[in-house]
Amino acid sequence: MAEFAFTIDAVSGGARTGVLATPRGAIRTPAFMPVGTAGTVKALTTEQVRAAGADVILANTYHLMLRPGPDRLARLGGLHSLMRWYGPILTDSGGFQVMSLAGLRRLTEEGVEFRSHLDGSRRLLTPETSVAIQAESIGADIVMQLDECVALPAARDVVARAMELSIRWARRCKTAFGDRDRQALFGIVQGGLEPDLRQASAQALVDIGFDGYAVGGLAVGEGFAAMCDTLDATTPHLPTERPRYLMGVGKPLDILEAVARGVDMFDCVLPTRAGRHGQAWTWDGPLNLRNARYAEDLTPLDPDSDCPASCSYAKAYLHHLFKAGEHLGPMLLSLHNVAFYQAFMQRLRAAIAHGDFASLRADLAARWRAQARAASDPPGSAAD
RNA sequence: GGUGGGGUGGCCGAGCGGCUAAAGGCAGCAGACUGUAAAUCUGCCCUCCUCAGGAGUACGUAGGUUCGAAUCCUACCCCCACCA
Repeated sequence: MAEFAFTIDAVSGGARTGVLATPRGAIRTPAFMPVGTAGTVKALTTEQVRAAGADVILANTYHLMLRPGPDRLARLGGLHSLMRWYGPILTDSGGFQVMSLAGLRRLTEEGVEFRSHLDGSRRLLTPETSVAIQAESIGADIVMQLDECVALPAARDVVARAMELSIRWARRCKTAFGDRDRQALFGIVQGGLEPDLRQASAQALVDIGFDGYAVGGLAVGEGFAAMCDTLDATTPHLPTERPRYLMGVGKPLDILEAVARGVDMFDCVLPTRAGRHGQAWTWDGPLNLRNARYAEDLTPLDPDSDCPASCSYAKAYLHHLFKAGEHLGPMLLSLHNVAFYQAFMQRLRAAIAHGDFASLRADLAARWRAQARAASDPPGSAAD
């Protein structure tokens, strides 16, 4: 645990910037973790992920448990050397799949029984097995507790039951994890949009004691304003001196507002998934490179970036690649998006460090909110 | 020249008297994607209008049969295959 010292270098309002030290390297916070569910940040080489500026990536217990399987993964020496990523890896516990694979699982006090989405076979994931797979087979640096993630909107009693189960599982994860110097264990706050449940969840986890605290169960259908409100009701109950991780978030605007509320770590499939689907995130908001308007646009996505996908390839070329169904399109846009997210986080860190966070926040929020509003207006209402 | 097959919306291609503005695919135009069952999914896609509705044109061309035709008949124009 001493290896996971969290140093806060500067604070600006609720936002803070610092470093989470790990045995495999420093994580500069606020941090964005590209998602590498199945042991790959989709469409990117490990070298590209590193070059894009990522300090840490996320991998997934459920998917790696199915393939290549925990025993084989252990024999192969764990995920780091296998995928040649020697920085820290955080693994999700399978809790998200409780929600996303709701039709394929049965929940009991003991754990979650999944019917594999690959072959239908039954797989039991308990707090104990989840921790073992994460810590031993995958060799994750940051292990997440098993939790129950609930889709919103949901009735209060549903959310409350999931939160209470998650706390009991948190205790079992903590016990199973034991004492480890070179790996950390994070608890996950649940409680839907109910401030009192969020507070109770946070308090219970703090009483158990974790190396970091995640906020789960957000960005699951509640909307931007409700997410912000829930963060307002949650982060104040988490220890200042431990890293705070908002799971699964999000769009740059979501991250911006969460950072303002004291969140230190993020992960999201959006940069890679959207990239594969033709959407580029930029300082001006999202662009759909499949749109005809880019067919003859010879400008790059971001001339000021040092990422080749961002600064040297013309939008017209990216447009063509997507139209032609060429693999390079998703590859380049995934790279651009991951690099953009990292550049965005770097800018947040610098602004917090220099005391400019408030003005950066106002600037970006105004820009992206206006952009989001324009996008939601009926076509033709905004003159180009 | 003969025989047979065929000409359907940008393209391919179903349909073979009414339920057809015409299946499906492709192309095209947009949208969505938040701890990845997603290189995926969803709309729109003849024209016009007071667009969850209405009107007008449409299935090679010109006629005809019929209450009603992309679907049946006649002629013509093209295309393909085989035979001369």
